[in-house]
Amino acid sequence: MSGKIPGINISMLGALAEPNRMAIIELLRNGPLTVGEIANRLELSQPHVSKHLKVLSDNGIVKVKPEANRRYYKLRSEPFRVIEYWATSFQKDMERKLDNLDDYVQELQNKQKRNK
Amino acid sequence: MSGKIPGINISMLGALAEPNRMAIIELLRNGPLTVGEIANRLELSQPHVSKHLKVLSDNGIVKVKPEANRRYYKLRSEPFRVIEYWATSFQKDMERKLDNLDDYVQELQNKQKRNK
DNA sequence: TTTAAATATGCCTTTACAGTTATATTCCAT
DNA sequence: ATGGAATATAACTGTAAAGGCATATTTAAA
Repeated sequence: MSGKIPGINISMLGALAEPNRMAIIELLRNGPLTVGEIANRLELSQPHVSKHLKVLSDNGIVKVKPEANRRYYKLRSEPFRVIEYWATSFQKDMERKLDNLDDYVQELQNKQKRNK
Repeated sequence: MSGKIPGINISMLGALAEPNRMAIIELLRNGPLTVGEIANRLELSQPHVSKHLKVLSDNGIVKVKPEANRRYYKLRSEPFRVIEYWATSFQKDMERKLDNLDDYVQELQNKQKRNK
């Protein structure tokens, strides 16, 4: 129960695949930060940062903790677990293929024969 | 020696963050395929597939094996190792933070005091 | 109860990229 | 040599998303 590992999500990957958002994530690695602090450190405009944070939030990469006037943004761990699992399973599949064949060239040769 | 693990590459993530390209990658999980085979199975036009393969190739996600007329595309394993390492290191950092603090709320309170 | 700070959001412009069509290139078979 | 299959690529179009600017909203402080 609860062992559900959701497949990797394309829009989540897209959320990570943007330089400023990646910079935000790297910043948040050291702990939660407010919008203003992020904007200062990355020298981005406040609305700009807010928008990127919205994308990250919509994709479950960060969560918000309102504290009076400010809003602390913090990384969620689940997306990273999902990504790790995904990448690992790929490598497993690729290793398995290597075990099953002497060489992938051999498979190519088989295909070639079949199509003669 | 040789233990160099290159940092994660944003444009590589971008290459993965597109539905058709992800579909191509999932196809290639079962072994190398030609452009035409990919186009058939995914019901995409040939130029369309060629372009996506170029993006994947430029980002080191696939490699090509010319075989006469055809070109077999195959997954490379390195990108997946890099991604896994990246995701793992993130989780380690996040766990470490949890160890260092009773709760991240406490940290917020500290910050609040500092700014009084 | 004003004032100022922190943040979110809407509108706008520009750029990047997915997807289509047409064509060039390469290789095999006849 | 010629024709056809497989692939790459160039030119083009449409759309989505980044980034900037102005403004609305919320909350603390004076």
